[in-house]
Amino acid sequence: MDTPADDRTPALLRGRPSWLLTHLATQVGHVLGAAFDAGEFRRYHYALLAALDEFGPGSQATLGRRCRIDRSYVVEAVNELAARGLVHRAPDSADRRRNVITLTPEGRAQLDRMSRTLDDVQDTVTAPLSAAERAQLTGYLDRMLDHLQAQRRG
Amino acid sequence: MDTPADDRTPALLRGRPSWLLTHLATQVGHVLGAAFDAGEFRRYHYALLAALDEFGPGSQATLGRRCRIDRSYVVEAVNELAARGLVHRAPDSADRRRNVITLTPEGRAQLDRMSRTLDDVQDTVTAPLSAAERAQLTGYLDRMLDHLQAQRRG
DNA sequence: AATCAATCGTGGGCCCGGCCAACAAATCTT
DNA sequence: AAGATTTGTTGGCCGGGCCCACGATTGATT
Repeated sequence: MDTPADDRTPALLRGRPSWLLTHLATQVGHVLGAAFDAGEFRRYHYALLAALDEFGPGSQATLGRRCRIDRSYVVEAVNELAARGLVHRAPDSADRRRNVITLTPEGRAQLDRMSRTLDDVQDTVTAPLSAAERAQLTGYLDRMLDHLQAQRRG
Repeated sequence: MDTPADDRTPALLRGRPSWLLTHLATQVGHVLGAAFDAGEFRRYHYALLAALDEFGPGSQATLGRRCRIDRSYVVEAVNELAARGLVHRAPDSADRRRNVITLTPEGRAQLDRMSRTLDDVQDTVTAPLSAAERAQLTGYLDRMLDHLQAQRRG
């Protein structure tokens, strides 16, 4: 403690959304990681289960596009999910390049369980915000994400 | 295009701040990377220059704490900054464990240049938001970051 | 029908960023 | 004087995003 207030963040950083977003994301990553480590899961697993639950069975490529996960990692994640019986993998008879991934009842139950712990995470993360502010925040983030993704494609 | 709307993101993900934040952060990372790659810089370089500009010279450990960068990486980043003459590194005569890092005039000029490109990045990222909404957003993010950091320490 | 392009699953690798371990030198504590 | 703490530095680990290459299969072009 030589310099006064050793951990003050420069205003040039703290005032910029880009810096706030990236650093907040890593902090959120810690909370997420802690919540998931308990059940030996990663975010990918939840994302895949959620996609299967909402849109029904699909090929690995489709799943990856929906969850914005690289095909390579879908392979690995589906392996792990199938090994736990949360998901069923079968070759597609109509298009023999594809595997059809299906959510099993156990997977559905697991999804619900994870959703609950994820809700807790949201509460931890957005604790200092009122309900109205949280809604505003998610709206802003959603619009920004859409915009950036559209821009990257165009 | 077998399943309708192949790239629809599950609501269980898109509705959660944690998912929005992490994915938005990676998108922002791309924009940041593109903006910095042109000048052969990383975010760390900017952070360190900003801290030096706002709080004056300091030891590497202090700089790391301010910018929330690991000591290990401060070493590397200061090496690169010093090699370009943007920063001056000298042993501290008062405490011979430490190096005193000082911002050079060239470093100051570089900081200004980078600040301008960073402002452009902010505009790209927050494009779909009005000025009032941007202010709200940074406020929310700031509060959440403070809260999470305090919680992690406690 | 034959050929070329596109898609799928799979495996491999690269890079970035955050985190931690260790260690010698120096300083602070008692 | 002895032990704990800080600092700079090197090295490594892990998660996650991204890209490439390959064989197999399907779709489009002519």
